Amino acid sequence: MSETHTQISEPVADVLTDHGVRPTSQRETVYRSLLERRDHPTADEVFARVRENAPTISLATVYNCLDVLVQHKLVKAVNFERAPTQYCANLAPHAHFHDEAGRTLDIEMPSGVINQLRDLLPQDFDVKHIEVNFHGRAPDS
Amino acid sequence: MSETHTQISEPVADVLTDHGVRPTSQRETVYRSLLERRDHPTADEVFARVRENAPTISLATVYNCLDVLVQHKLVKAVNFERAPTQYCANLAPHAHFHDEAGRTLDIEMPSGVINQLRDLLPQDFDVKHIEVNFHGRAPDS
DNA sequence: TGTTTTGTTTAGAATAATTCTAATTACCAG
DNA sequence: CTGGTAATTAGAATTATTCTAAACAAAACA
Repeated sequence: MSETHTQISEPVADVLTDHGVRPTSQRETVYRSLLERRDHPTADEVFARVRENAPTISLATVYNCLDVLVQHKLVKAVNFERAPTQYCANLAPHAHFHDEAGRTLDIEMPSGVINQLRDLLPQDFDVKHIEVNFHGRAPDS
Repeated sequence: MSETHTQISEPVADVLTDHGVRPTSQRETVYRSLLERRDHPTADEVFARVRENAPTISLATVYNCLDVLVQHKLVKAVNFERAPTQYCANLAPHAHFHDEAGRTLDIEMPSGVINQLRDLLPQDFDVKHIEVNFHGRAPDS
């Protein structure tokens, strides 16, 4: 039993439990890594980061954990063009701006705009999810 | 020289030329297939359709042609989740609704809504492209 | 407390979409 | 015609992701 996987910090574990996710050390580590750095890492990048704390974790587990977190709405999956899926722990409704340099930025989206988008559809459409992606060139950060 | 590739119909060829695309028979065949059936086929589906008229065309060429058409703005590429890229010849600004059954529908998007989205970004952002995807359940077609 | 069942993790193989490579073919310019 | 550039081709390679089967851990039950 490796020490890196056994230590469970209460708050994050509780968040997982509250969302119906069994708080394994791997899920915690993955979730924590997304909370710590609010960029938009790919599964591979999460894998690399998480390995520092949990050197025995596997890539498949990172994918599993990310999937579970997304399914339970603790994390958002961001897809853009043919790029690998990126993950983000920002739960507020927001759009994404994808820089030509590869950066991904969160763009706040007020509920008024979201409602307007929803209103483009007939009433009898059941909308589960709205995704807004901008693509272009952002000024230097 | 195969007969299926040599016959060039004027109108479509002219459209290609006007957009700066050298009108090869393969490009024409691919473009024509998208104009004929206004659904949202994947590259593989285009390949299957196009093979009926042009049995010697290769999948790589279909990808090449689609890329060229997208680059020259004759065709839109639609990406959703981890699904294969879909292509559509509808050039009017529109969003896409992705049914849970796998259907993809065009949703008209008035310029007012597009401008509102654009206004979510600071002025100094140079927006090349805005993508809006809905996901959910549509009533039976 | 042991045992069984269920859920999770793991490593590696498999898959699927796409891109790359190198060779051939088509087209245009001189 | 001839040479050069662009396009096409078949197949190999790549990449992200999913699958598989075995090992493990944790909860439920006897």
